Amino acid sequence: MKIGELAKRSGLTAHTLRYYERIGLLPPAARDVSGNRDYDESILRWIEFLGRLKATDMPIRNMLRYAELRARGESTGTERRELLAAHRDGVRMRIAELQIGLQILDAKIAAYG
Amino acid sequence: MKIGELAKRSGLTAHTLRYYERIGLLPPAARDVSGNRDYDESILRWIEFLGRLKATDMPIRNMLRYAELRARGESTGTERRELLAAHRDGVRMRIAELQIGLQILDAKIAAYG
DNA sequence: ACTTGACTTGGAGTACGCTCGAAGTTTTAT
DNA sequence: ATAAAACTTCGAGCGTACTCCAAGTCAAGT
Repeated sequence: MKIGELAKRSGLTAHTLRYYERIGLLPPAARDVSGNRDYDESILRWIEFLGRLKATDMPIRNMLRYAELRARGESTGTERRELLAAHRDGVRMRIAELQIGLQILDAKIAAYG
Repeated sequence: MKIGELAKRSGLTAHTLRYYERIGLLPPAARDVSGNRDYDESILRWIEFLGRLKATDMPIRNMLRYAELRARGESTGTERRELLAAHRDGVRMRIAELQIGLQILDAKIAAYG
């Protein structure tokens, strides 16, 4: 799969895919005979997971830490779990904060009505 | 109250308070005899509300729209309510998205354990 | 054969929301 | 009286996460 197709299937642009590779979020892509990036299906699962981390506001530098641990192999499991657990706790707090905001908005909107 | 005290009491820096005034989020401050900003207590409630909008990820340009409507007076009530209602809907969707992310994180973390 | 489109790299530019520095004046405390 | 702290404006700089352009190569379709 070339970068254009991966772009379509992943929902990212080719620009962004190259950017992610450049900064280390994606592993260096294999190349075909003419030097174009040639992706394996499996990259889609990784991109999807990155998308989840992003959707929950994990900053790129932390995704990068996770990506590096992942690249280092099995032995980094504990660290990875800890990283995700810390992130999860942050997400929980963020949800709580948004719920408070929601209540205040509801009250304010009601006051206008 | 001068800007330093307002900074302390609002949790924003003096720099940020001036920045907010510059872009129109805060009304032009009254000045004392020597030209320094002289704030009224009431500004704190407005800043707090702005903080809530910010905490729920409203972009500054929308806060600005709200601030402008507010400055135009009573007749803009309906528009303001609509703006807040649209924002509230966005917050609801964001919470839902984060909750999905949370489930996925929980599953992933469990898989590490 | 030729046009169109996809790909390559490197680097510059963008949007958001601050954040800070410079240079100068005024206020406050000792 | 003097030194330190707080205020002023204007404009530049920063961190994050892209986003895009230039200039060139390569591939596929008619």
